Amino acid sequence: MPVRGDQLTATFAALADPTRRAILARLAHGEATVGQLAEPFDVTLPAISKHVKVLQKAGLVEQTRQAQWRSCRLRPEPLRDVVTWMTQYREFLGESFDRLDRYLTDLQKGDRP
Amino acid sequence: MPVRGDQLTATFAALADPTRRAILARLAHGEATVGQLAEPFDVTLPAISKHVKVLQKAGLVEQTRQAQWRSCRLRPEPLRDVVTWMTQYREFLGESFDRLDRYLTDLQKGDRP
DNA sequence: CAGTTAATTAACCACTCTGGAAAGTACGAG
DNA sequence: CTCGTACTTTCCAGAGTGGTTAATTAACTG
Repeated sequence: MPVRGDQLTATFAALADPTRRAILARLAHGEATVGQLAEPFDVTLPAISKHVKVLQKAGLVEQTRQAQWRSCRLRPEPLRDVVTWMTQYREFLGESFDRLDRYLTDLQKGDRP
Repeated sequence: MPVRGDQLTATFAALADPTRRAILARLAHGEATVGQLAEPFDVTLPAISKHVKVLQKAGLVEQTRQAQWRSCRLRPEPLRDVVTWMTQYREFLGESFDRLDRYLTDLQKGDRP
């Protein structure tokens, strides 16, 4: 019954690729066409197209069509599912801070990464 | 800037498997041998052994040897790296991320050793 | 010593994933 | 309708994954 579990698997699998994470980072700054997403990378357009498809199936990216361009936009839900999944390790993560606590504290003071 | 790009890839790849996530959930409750980890699953011991090896390479699990038993323990660092990586999507995630963020920050303020 | 237990390694099989090249699709312009 | 643009899909090779069984290593036990 947990279709949600499969969703998590698809999300983690999608994130387990540096090119796809870079695509997501690019989309965090705004929408982009597949061609624009491909520019920074040293791979062919079909390869990027396939990466986008993987991200789409994981629900991380939404594609809207206008003329012959496909505009890609980041969807937050799967990342929220990851956060939800991680909450079961909250206490464990809290046991021994060294880096994250400082990072998050700096974030609260107003610094941006 | 990524903490350890390859490390993050290995972590996400390790998490992209339901059996391995179940092993982690089991280890969140305490140490266990490979045999104990294998019990709930309908797969052979070698299969679990390989899963543990993947988790080890991702730094999520530490194995200590005592006699003929290998005791497995959860390591928090890679999960913290995931949280750190996710902070770049803070604005997309909104409340759900802020809740985890706040929890970790509050924990730091309250748990002064 | 041989035997048992715990776990890994080896060998193998069936997929799946990622890449490139090439062909196909869809739309707008002329 | 034809051409160019912007992808997507198909096909293929090579690498990797997840599972099996069988063999191997390692440590304790009688």
